[in-house]
Amino acid sequence: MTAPDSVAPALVAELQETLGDWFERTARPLPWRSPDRTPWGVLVSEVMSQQTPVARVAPVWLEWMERWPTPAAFAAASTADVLRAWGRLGYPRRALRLQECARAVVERHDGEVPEDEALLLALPGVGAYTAAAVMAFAFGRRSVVVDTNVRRVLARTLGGDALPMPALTAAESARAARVAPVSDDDAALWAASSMELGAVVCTARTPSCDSCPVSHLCAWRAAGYPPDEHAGRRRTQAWKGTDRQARGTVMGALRAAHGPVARAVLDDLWPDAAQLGRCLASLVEDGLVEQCDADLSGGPDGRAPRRDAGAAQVYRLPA
DNA sequence: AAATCGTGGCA
DNA sequence: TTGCCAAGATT
Repeated sequence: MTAPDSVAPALVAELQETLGDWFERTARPLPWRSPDRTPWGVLVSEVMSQQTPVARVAPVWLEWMERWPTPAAFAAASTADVLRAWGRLGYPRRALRLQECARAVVERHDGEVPEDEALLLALPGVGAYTAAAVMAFAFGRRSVVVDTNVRRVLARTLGGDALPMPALTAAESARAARVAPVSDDDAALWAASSMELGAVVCTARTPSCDSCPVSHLCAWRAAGYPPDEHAGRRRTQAWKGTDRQARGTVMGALRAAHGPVARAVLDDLWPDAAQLGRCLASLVEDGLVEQCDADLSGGPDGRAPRRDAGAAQVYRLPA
């Protein structure tokens, strides 16, 4: 158990006030920040933004909320429609979980997003970050929001480090909890403003320290911008030839097809047949893909579609 | 608890 | 050009 770092309360208070003022002056007009936002809209925006840049999320979110304004409306959508609307946001399992989440909200909470962090956490696809974010941004309630932006801002301003560790540590969580304001309003504003700073100014690659409202308070700057201590320990995401790329290729083809796609077509898109087969199986297992029979009618007598070894394998987005 | 899961923009 | 990284969750 490591000793908690000591940060002067006056410094923290000045950080909070300066960033809060800065946020209220300069916050980006993201659509889910509009005054007529709903808790469900906020939740949707948070799930879409998990590991996806908000600039890419915004247009999808607008179309999404117009089409499915409430949990009940979204709960009734077909999986294929959901996955096509999700488009190229990435990690399509999030779209599936979001629909499970909507159905859980309908069943457990009468169609209303609960104003309770533990109940939010219990929803599919909602983890510690998203539950805290919904509490703060949808309800204006106190929570400890720790995303990649907040982690970086705290690591620099308070820790004097270039970047946080690859994975969230207990010490970081403790620090974040310690600096979160007590009142609902102040905590919600702190969450929004510390995230915004990390997203817009205190960025990972080339931070804009010249235009940073709290550069005069920043420990990393005061220390002369020491380089990342654990540089090189960050594993780079492999991509080419991976299952992820194969799965993405399949999903892209099925989204574009608006109908069943034969295995032979997919074989043309991916050179390794064995890998493709494994990925198709995993996609079916995940509920992202459905295997159907080449003869969609199932025959004039309504008999069950055949799926014997010799039949052509055909895939589509789940109905 | 380390691995897995998409996609695209940018330096 | 290519590695880095983006409002994480799940198992």
